Amino acid sequence: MNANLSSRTSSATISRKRTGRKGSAAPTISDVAREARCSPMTVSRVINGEGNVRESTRQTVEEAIAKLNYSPNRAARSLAGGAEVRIGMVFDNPSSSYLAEFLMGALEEATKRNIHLEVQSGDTVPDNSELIGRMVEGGTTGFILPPPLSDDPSVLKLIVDAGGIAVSVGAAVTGGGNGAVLIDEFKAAYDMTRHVLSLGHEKIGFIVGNPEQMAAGQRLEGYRAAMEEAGLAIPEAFVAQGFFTYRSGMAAAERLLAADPRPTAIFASNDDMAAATVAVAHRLHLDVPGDLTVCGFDDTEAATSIWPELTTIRQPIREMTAKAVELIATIARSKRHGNAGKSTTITFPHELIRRESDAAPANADR
Amino acid sequence: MNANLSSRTSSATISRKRTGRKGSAAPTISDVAREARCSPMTVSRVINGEGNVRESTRQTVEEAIAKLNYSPNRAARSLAGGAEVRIGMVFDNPSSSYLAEFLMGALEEATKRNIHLEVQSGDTVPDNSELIGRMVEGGTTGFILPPPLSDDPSVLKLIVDAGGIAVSVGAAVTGGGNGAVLIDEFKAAYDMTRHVLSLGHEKIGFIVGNPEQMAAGQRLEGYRAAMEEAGLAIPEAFVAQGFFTYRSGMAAAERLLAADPRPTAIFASNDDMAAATVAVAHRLHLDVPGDLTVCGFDDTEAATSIWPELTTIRQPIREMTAKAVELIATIARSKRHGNAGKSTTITFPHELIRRESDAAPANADR
DNA sequence: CATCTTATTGTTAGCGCTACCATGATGAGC
DNA sequence: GCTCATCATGGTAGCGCTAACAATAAGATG
Repeated sequence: MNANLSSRTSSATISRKRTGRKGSAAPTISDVAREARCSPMTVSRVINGEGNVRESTRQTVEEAIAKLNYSPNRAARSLAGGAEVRIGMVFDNPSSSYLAEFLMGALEEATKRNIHLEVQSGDTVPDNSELIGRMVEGGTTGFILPPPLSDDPSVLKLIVDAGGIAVSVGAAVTGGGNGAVLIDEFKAAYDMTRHVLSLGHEKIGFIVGNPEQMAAGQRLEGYRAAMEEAGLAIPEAFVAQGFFTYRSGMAAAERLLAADPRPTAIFASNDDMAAATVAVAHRLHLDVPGDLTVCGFDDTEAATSIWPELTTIRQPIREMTAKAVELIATIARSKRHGNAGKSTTITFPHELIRRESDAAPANADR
Repeated sequence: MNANLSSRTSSATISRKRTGRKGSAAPTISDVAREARCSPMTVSRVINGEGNVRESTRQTVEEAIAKLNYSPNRAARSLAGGAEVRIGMVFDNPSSSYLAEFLMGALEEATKRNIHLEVQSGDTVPDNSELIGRMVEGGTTGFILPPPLSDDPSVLKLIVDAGGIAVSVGAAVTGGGNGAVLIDEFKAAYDMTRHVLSLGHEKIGFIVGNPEQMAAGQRLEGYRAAMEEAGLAIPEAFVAQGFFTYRSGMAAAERLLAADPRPTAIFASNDDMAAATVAVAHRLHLDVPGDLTVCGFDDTEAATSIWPELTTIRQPIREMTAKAVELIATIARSKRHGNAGKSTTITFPHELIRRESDAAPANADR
């Protein structure tokens, strides 16, 4: 085998790190400066995209950077600059699958930018407002807020008033937040409804999410719009209120499936409620998707850990969170330079993931 | 030259307040040194737990640190030391709930210690070995491996051979890994079985996990031991093979519930399979826990997102992962000082979480 | 053409910490 | 007593970068 090879490589790795003093270590800003025949300061300016640098100089420096494959040392940077950026993340309902994606996205971007992440799960502390207040006080630069916190104008206001930066994920900017990263909830729900319609369903039930969250309303509207566009009236019994929890989904599904005529498809506002719907259907000995099509929303783990796996809408949460981190970094920077930033909203594309929980209605009696 | 009096003299004082918006300047190592009447160097030694420091001195310094509430500046530390620690995390089955906890733990500890976290989900790359190899090559200090990767001796060996540090979470050290952080799986399963026995059950079925994972076997043994201790024979039909997935849990539960006599309780090796068991039971119109007690293992999100919520075993994953990060940092340090470390195993306590899926058997005909 | 601006670049001095030596104590051994 | 190890501690010199100011080049003005 490659015993030779591996031992060699290992020693090479070690020696490289141990060399320490000089030599094969990563190039420094001075190396670049030498290469570009200018001072380190000028290089620094180029790196940080500051104004007063002649175009030709900038180019030379950039070439040097590329040639040496230079990347600034984070530790040195924050030591010298004191420009410490700390981003807080406060969770209120740590839905794990969401959280995991959320964290991964933030983590990746944050390490890349030398940003310190401060994680706080809301469970720990009774009052989020108080927690956040204390954090801003303590110097946290900004916050990334996942729903449902991102939906709460008072939280955003609190942060902004205290001098922090607030970026919402999954909800539009409200209360003067500095930015938002989201998907088009309306369009996503509309698309899903269209999909179910295209399978031949007409009796499509809908489980609404927690009315306190903006997304819930938008998803409902998307469903409504698609139904209306298809020329289908929605019986009152086809819309049931839920709260994004499994349990509320069970209750809603029971109500929906007791309707007469019974829906041939149920579109739940999130995966947990869709999973609950599947469970209820099974208890009633209804086959999914044979007798009932069930669709979810969010593509959380629940969607793939049950059987049949759910057709659902996927949000690129990871990318969204990464973007949110970037956004805060950018805002913090321009803030430091005195530029008052205006609020930025970035909309990401969603994706309809088709799995095994949907099918054409059994007796397409029309 | 500083012919100009005003700027130079004040600069020392100014630097102090420059630190932050409102943040009182954090104390530096010199502040501590002054307080403890010694040199910064000595303080540094104390902080890093180095040898040659007289006990009395150490105490004085520690008091000073406590008094000033000092905590070392990470940036400065890594700048000066060059002792960059990067920890890789490779996932193979990103079970979200596990992942989320895992990340939180690692994140907290890593930021505290200025450790760069490199996250890689195994899905992205077909061959984990290759991925890991490349990372070690690239200078990753060590790896934290969650199951099932932590179970794979070849992966651990790969890392160690390449000169990296390997710490397993949730599995014992194998293949020369440098350390492990785990719970006593055997004892946990034993405890759970005892709990079910204490409720009055005797016909207790068990769903085994993926036999490739060490934990699966240990959990089975724990169940066996408790049953044997209670003087109960285990009919062959009471043990069904699963693979830790929802679907495999369904199949296993169906087999178990078809047994005659039927078990009055089923203990599944993880929550997903327990959730599947509940679903199957419901489909058979068995009430949980009225007709059937169901218990899980891991306390993942699945445990609380279904109804009834599962009685299960909780592992302190967050703390465990944090410990794993610490472990790698420690090992890396002693490695740098030339000390060959021996493998360390840390066992964390588990916890039996009682929820709503267990009860005394319906007809305690005994 | 001298003087004042303004754009561009360079210089200096650390940020807070640790590696690396130098120094002082302390005690052992001749 | 004196040399030689062996601690325990201090001093110095950066790590790579950027803030603040200084200096120079390039235009603009009268």
